[in-house]
Amino acid sequence: MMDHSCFLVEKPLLFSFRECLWFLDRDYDDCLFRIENNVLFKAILVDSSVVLFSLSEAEDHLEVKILKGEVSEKIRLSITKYITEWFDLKKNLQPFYYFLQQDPRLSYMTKEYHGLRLIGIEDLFEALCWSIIGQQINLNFAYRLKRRLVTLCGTEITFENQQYHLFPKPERVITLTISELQALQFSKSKARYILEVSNAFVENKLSKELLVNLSTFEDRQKLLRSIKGVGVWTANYVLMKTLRDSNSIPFGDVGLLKALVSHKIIEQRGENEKILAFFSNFKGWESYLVFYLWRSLSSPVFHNK
DNA sequence: AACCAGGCTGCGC
DNA sequence: GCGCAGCATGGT
Repeated sequence: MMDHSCFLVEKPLLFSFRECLWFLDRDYDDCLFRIENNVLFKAILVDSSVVLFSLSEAEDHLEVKILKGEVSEKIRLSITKYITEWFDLKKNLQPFYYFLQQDPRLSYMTKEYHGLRLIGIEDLFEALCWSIIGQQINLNFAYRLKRRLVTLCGTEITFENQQYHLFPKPERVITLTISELQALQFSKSKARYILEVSNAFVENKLSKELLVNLSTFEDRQKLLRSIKGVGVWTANYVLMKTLRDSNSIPFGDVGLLKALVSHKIIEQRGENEKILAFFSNFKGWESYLVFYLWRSLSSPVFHNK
């Protein structure tokens, strides 16, 4: 009898599981997955039932094991779809690497970060909350805030003495009060923004479906920005991570600016024309470029500059 | 103890 | 439309 709880996912060209894991396993404490010995553990929701799976690298494939939850063809397809979107497996990076090679300041990236994919956030509500949490605070603190919110009102399952969390749904978050969020060390305005976003979802003024059905980047950005607390940075971050708009640049991002300075693309923050001119050489790959520049922040290459 | 952190709103021009 | 103050809150 075959073991249906275990199956393979094909790896595309120009893909490195190690590089992708490296990004997920940076020095931050993310509560929404776990990595151990190069194996990634993740719990997701499929049709309102929780599934826990592990993802690791087999010979020339990725190997998925369903550790908890129903095992069926449908579940396998859902997990495959999730992984494909999470790691952006359908994208052909060739044109991007060609662009990188045209710039002597960046060509090293095609080797150093070879096979790194833009790691996404599939859940729009999670992406919005996460980017609001991350506004204007350091990432360590941001991950701590996220963990507190998830621990307070997200679902969790236990497997072999480990807990796996799922990001809460807007219907649950909206039951919180500003002072409850403040108790988690959210600032008052941040708490308000989180509730604004939850409310937009609950009232169906915003959903991934609504957003996907808008045909232009500008319309999607406009819809996101209609929510108080969502500015250019947040909207573009979400469009990059969830909608995978390839030309989305989270303008003003401090990490991005740092990386642009370190690569001598600008001399200091605020040289917006120079930034636009620079990105104009990467049409259709702007978001990937941003992601690779973020990657460079943790790289020795960055610190040597 | 200042200065910074994956910004945003609201105001004045 | 653009620039800038004021804003919260914890880390280093």
